[in-house]
Amino acid sequence: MGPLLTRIKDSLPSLSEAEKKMGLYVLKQPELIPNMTTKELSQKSGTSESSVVRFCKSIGIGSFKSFKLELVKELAMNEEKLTDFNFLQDKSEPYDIFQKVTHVNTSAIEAIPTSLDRKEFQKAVHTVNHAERLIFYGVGGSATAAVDGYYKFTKLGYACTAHQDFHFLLSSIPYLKKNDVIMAISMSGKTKDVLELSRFAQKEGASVIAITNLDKSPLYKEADIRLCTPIVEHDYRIGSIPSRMTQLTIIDALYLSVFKTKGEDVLPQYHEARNEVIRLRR
Amino acid sequence: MGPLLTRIKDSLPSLSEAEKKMGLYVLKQPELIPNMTTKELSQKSGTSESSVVRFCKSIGIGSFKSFKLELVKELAMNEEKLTDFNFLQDKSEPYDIFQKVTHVNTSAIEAIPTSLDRKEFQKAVHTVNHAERLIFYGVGGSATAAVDGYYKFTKLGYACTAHQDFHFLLSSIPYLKKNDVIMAISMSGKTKDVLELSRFAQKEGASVIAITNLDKSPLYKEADIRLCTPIVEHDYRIGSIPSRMTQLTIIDALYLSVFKTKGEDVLPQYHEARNEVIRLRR
DNA sequence: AAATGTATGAAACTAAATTTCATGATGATC
DNA sequence: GATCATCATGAAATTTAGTTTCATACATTT
Repeated sequence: MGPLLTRIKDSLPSLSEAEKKMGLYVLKQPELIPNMTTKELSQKSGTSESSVVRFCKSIGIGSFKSFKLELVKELAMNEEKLTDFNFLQDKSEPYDIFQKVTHVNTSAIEAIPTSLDRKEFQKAVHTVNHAERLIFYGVGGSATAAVDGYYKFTKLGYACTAHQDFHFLLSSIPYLKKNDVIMAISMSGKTKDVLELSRFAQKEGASVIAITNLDKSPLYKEADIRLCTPIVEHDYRIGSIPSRMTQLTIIDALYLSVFKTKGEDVLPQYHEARNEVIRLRR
Repeated sequence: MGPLLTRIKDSLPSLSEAEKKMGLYVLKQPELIPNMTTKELSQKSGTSESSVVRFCKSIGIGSFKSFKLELVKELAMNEEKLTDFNFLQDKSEPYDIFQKVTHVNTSAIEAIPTSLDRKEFQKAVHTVNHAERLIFYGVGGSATAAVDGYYKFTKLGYACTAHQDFHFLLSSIPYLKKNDVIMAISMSGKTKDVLELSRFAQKEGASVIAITNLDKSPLYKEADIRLCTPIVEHDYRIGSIPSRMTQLTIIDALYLSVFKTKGEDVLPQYHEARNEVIRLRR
């Protein structure tokens, strides 16, 4: 905790009731303050606008604006983030919700290192590097990640598929070679279609890379390589939002790593496609 | 020099006279800015208040207030070079790359408040709330966001479409009603198909909500409602990765806000579908 | 030379921060 | 136990700051 927040904490006992409420609120969610107005803040902390201004003066800062600036400065230095997903219960305005989503998403991404195993990730890069075909399969909320991977790896020259239709995919499995890969994406690791497809593919000799939550699900147990997303606190309102961010980030990292190793080989084609995109804009 | 100041320096040539004066002044004395008002700054830099605000928008930040906050943040941590995309040149291990991606993605999400306008966001929530049909359209890297929105808003009971096929979509446009919405997703705001579809839809009376980078692109100018993503430093290797995260986060926030306002109405259907998903897992 | 477009600052407008002020609570003094 | 002083507090008024609009000027094109 930086000097400003520490100062707030230390001065809590000497503050008046309303100011104490303010102080506690600030300490709880300091990163939300800079984008708030006195009115919002007073409502959130259960005080009045005047008390907000008075609070700033009490902790030795002349105005609310300066307080915000100081806070940003402080928060910029210590990059600590909170991880509390409980806040959607209150009656929030659209912009509050937006701020919370921002927060939930960044927290989730930052939590990935706690679940993603380094060696598994390296194995995944290596395997994809030597693959020819990639099949991305995810249903429901995980379809987004599948589409994204499909797009990215196509850009790198892979023969990719990402299709919603289970039977369609099934019929392509027997043609997979030893080096080919199924990217099985499922948060729960229990989705039946994803499991069936993976098993079938393994029987035919392909590798299954799973992007799934870190727990002992069937997909987790059966996959050849496990890229685990952190289990984030769950609330039906938030649903799969943060999970999907973590799936995507893992795919991003995989993509860049493969890009890097393929490196010079794909650059000409990559730029060619890119220039064509720009040309077609006009 | 941090990413923000670098960005200002780099964009100097493309700025107008008044804006250039502003930029030079800011570069000369960046640490003075946060405690200045638009009026002071306009006098010091020999321009007008309006030009100050315009300058902020031109460098991709939605308001003068946000600009100040960003500047403070940057000045506070000029030691760390966080948005440095050159890492892909050195010999990074896969896991390093993963860590950088994590960082790039979280930074991008955290930058959204600098570009997303509060009021526009509220307008978007309101408009979607009163819509019946939603068409999500994005090509290339923006297709991911379109798919994601498609999935999310379908869960809320909207008649949604998200399709890659331009002609297919075209044929559905004439059936749009006054309250219907096109969500036009394009980072550059110049994608031809997206523009054409939006124009056609507007002619037919539907509203266009654009999710696009904050700059003076055609889509930005023509959209009815603009949800702007921040301009993040660009490197062809990273490509659209962080932009797509910001698009998705904006859609997440929109979804949750609409969910919240629809609230109780959709809960039964929502849970019904959800339980069925769980049942089908076994 | 007319027409179109772009840039600009003055002024109107809107939003946010700050101050003032009335009220009610607490506690000290007679 | 009544009276007065003090303090904390939030509602409302005021002031200040930020943003948008609009008319004008200037440049560019046809």
